[in-house]
Amino acid sequence: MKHPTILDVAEKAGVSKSLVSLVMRDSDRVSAASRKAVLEAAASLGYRPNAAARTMVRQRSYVVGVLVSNLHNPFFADLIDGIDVAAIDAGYRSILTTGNRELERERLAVSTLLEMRVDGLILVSPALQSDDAIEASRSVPTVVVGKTTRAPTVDSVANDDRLGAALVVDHLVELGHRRIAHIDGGIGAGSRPRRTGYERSMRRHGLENEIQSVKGGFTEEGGNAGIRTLLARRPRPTAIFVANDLAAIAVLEVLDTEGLRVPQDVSVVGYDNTAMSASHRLGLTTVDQPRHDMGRMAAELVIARIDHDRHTANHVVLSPKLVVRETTGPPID
Amino acid sequence: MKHPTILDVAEKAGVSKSLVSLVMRDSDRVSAASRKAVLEAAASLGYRPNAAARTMVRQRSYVVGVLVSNLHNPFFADLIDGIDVAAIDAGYRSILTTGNRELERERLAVSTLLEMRVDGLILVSPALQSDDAIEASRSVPTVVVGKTTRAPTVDSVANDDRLGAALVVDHLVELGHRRIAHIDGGIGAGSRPRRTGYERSMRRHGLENEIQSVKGGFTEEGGNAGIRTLLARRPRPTAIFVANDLAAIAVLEVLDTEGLRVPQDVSVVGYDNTAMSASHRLGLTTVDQPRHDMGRMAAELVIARIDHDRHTANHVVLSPKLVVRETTGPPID
DNA sequence: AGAAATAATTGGAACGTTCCAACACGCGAG
DNA sequence: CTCGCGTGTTGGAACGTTCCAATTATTTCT
Repeated sequence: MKHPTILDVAEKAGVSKSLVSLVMRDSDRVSAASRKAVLEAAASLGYRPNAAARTMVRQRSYVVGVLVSNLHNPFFADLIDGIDVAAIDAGYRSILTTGNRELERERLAVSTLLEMRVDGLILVSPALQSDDAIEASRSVPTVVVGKTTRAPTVDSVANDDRLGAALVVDHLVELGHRRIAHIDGGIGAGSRPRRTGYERSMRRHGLENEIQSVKGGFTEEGGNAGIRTLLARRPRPTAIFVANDLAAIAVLEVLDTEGLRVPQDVSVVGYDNTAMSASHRLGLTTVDQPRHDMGRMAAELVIARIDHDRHTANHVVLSPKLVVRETTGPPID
Repeated sequence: MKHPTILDVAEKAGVSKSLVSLVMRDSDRVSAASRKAVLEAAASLGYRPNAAARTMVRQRSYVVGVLVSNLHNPFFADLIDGIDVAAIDAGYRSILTTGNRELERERLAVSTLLEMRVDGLILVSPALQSDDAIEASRSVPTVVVGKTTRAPTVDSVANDDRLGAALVVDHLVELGHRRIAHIDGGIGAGSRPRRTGYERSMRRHGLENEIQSVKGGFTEEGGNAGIRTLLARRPRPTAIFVANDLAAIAVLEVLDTEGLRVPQDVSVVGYDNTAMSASHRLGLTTVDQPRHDMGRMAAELVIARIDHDRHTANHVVLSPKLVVRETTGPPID
């Protein structure tokens, strides 16, 4: 249970600690014989380098820390995978912490990462305010994913929510809809631009009088609340653009219980293209974000900042794509 | 960008490094005046303790490391939350790594944690063989979640899959089914006991001749493959017990496309009670595992082993509960 | 063969903390 | 006035690595 050290290995192999260190980092200036001896000794003792000690002397951990706001949203899995892959490619490792959407726990999670001296920090759709991100960025390169920020010390990666919203409105208008409502994402990351994108696009189509944004949220409850509000109104909208898939699915359920057919009576669109939305039973029309790429970009940005310390902020905006499925169709008036 | 150390704080506050250390760990034997001076100095410098250095000298990191096999399955979110909460309660922190179901990456992820000198290791439904778990448990207390293991050095937390399967069969038999088939989980954690639980239970009901287990998997593809096999057979089963919800949902879709009504033509049952299965549109009958508790238990086990090193293995088995929804009903023969 | 160059190996210092034994100070008791 | 005691405070050693300059062993060249 007690971890062997480099000195134990050195003794067993009959060489100096320095040589063991050299072998561990596989330097090319050790003789084949010594290398073999060291490797054997290490294996027989079950030696594992101590990252804490290494971090101390190198003043670098070669770890990027990732804070994930919400593991429940399947949206993040691919994103994290993208981060992980890019990190490994660049010779880094990634570790995650989560705050389960609670502010204090998120703060604690960031502290944990910072105290461990991660070389870079990636905040994935944090509930944390951007002040906290800026604060963190003073001690380590930081990038925020899913939220744009104007801070000059923090990079960001996000999809173009305004464009995504426009794609949705264009699609619905093309089908012949005019009374297109929006259930927003509340305070969550990306909610604002999706709403303004919707409103702007409606105006562009000359539908400023049909604009109807109601309060929702990025959760099932949010979708629920939003659709209840809308169903109470007359005339009813013929199409609804919901802030994300999770909420959109809740909307579909309510419509179902209320006996409204989709898309004949109402068309519904989500956002995120989660695996669920692709399900044949749901067939939700939605907007796809390049999740994996977003993760990869985030890791690359943070690592670039670590490796050659850049001092201007980088804000990457990726383009979303509309995915048309069965929940949208022409209105029947 | 350069991290201030305890010495910087000491100098600024006009005291010794030892005193700063005392304040940081808030000892009660420092005068109010010194405490204030130190705290102010620390705040103004933006000092953060260096966990690597602390870990070195204390020979303890107060961190438990968690390997998550698959972030895509929403099942794990609550589990991880349970771990995190319990860890914090006990004065520890938790960090995650993931291997995205790939063996080599899982191994790397475990190495990362071990090198960081986590005090305990939790493997959540790992793809890794139990050899790897045993290997890890030689250097640090280890618990496996979602899989039972017979290794004496590794603790485990799992639900009683056999019982869960029995509940399903009992329910279906009570509804009047006899031709009950099973699509298994392939090589995944928990697959075996669910299958044997099903078979045993069928025998208990005198239905040994109706036993039909086909190969599947814990994924959508698995469910797909399984149901295709079953649909080709005659007479068709009137009820199908699928290894988990993810696969069960895929099964529902295929049945839908094939024009078979659920539950009139076929009843379907899943396992896990993921949020998706509760959805009104799906209404999947399934088996609930106490996810949050399982996470909490796992953390408590590992921390108990750290704090007073126990040397007998602990295997916790929690009871699952049947959740009846709309995908099961009496057979119509 | 001897010098020079190259290859392989080495010990000590440093990284930022905690722990421990020792010290300084003031105060009440003898 | 000295002793002992409790309360705050202190410096040095230690943790397990990497880095560097120094040392030794080996090869190459003339």
